[in-house]
Parts: sequence; C-alpha cells; structure tokens
Amino acid sequence: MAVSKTEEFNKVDIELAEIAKALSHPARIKILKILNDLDSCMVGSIVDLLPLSQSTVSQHLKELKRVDLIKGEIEGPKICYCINPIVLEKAMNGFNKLFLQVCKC
Amino acid sequence: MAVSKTEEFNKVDIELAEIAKALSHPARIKILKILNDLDSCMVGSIVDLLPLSQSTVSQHLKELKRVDLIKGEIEGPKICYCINPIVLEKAMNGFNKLFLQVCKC
DNA sequence: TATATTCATCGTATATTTACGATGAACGAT
DNA sequence: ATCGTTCATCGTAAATATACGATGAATATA
Repeated sequence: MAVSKTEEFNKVDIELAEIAKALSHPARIKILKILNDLDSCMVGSIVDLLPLSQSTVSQHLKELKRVDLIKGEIEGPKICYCINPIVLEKAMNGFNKLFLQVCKC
Repeated sequence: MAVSKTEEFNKVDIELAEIAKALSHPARIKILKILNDLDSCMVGSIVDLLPLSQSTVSQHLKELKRVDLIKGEIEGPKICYCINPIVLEKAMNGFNKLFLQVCKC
C-alpha cells in the first residue's frame, strides 16, 4: 500500500484487526483445528493434512505465532506447536464484544 | 500469490476466513462501529470520522459489502449504509464455534 | 564424526491489498 | 438545462500476502 495509516486507529481496533488477519486464510483456520485434534503437533503432521508445501505451512504457522494464537516448543529436532488458550480466549472476547456492540439484534 | 489453493479447503473454513479478511483492517472495524453509532449513514459522515480519503473509504465499504456484513440503500444521490444483522450474527456464531471447538479451556 | 530428520528462512514470482487523486454517473435543486 | 452534491470506479504506486523449491541450522542417531 502507498503509506500505512494503521497507526492512526485505536489500539483495540488494531489488535482485533491483527487477529482477524491471522484468521483470514482457510489454511490457518484449519491449522488451529488440526492442533486441537492432533496429539502429535509436529509440523510434518500438519503438512500432511494440508494441500501445501512445508515452507508454505511454516509461513502460516509464523503468522499465527506472530499474534500469539499458537506457541511452539522445541522438542529435540522437532517443534511442538499448540494453541495458546489465553490469546484465543482474548480473541473470542474481542470478537464477541465487537459483534454485540455493533449488532442491534 | 503464485497460485491460490483456497478452493482446496472446506467451505466453512473458507467462508469464515473471508469474514475474517473483511475484519482484518482497523478502518473496517471502525466503520462497523460508526454505522452502529451514527444515525446518518452517508459515506461522507463516515469519511469525516476516518483518517482516509473518500475513495479509500469507498473501497473499505466495498470489502464489507462483498461479504454482506453491510448493505447499502440508495436514497437519492446519497447511499445509506447499514449493518446486516443476519450476516453479523452468522459471523459471530462462526467465530464462536471455531473458538469453542479449538479451545481446550 | 557422518547421516538423517525436522523445521525455519531465503530467494523468487505473482496476486492482492491499501492508498490516493481524478473522473464520471446519478440525483436533487436552482 | 445547468449546477452542486454524493458516491463508485478507474488508474496508479507501493506494500504485503501467498506459494514454491532450495538451502541451512539444529538435533538425534548410527
């Protein structure tokens, strides 16, 4: 974009938008579901369940990690990813607050 | 992107990702709040409350309209935008379902 | 120490997003 | 009929996102 105006908005809106951006690709939504379902949280197991290359999946994981929706723990040569329930709950509350605030229904 | 793989994911995830994408910019989150607060829903009134040009705001409105989060009604030379409560509720339910499904908390 | 496994990152190509000013279409008012 | 208002769209520029293969770093094992 020409020049970002993002910083001119309020912090709550910026943060919620960041979470929304992290959820704005079906691969990343599916990754959250996979992490919840799977016992093994290795990247390889996730790659096997997605129609994407390992490097692409790694980028999607990075995006989820960027907003702390997931965290990665090193286990030898592997990395165990898991959902960060604190941030997930914060995200849920943020969306609910927005929707309830904005919905006259 | 090289080639989109989006169609290889399931429909529910794709649709939720589309909603998330529409909410992935603070201007669009603020627009929803503005539409809720304001009596007048003219584009000009929205532009006045955002640090963006009229054409940029129009693009953000288009993105929200694309996923039916808002609808526009022509009133003479003006257009009255308002929130679509049906889609908003669907979005809220979609996010809640995801978060509850994925959160072991 | 050499090898295999696991994963992030680099480099790259293309698509999309974000932003603006300029223009044009539609309508009401003069 | 002309003019002002309102808004979408076009054209454009720059940033970001999405995808891949190749490479490299880190660890465990032989």
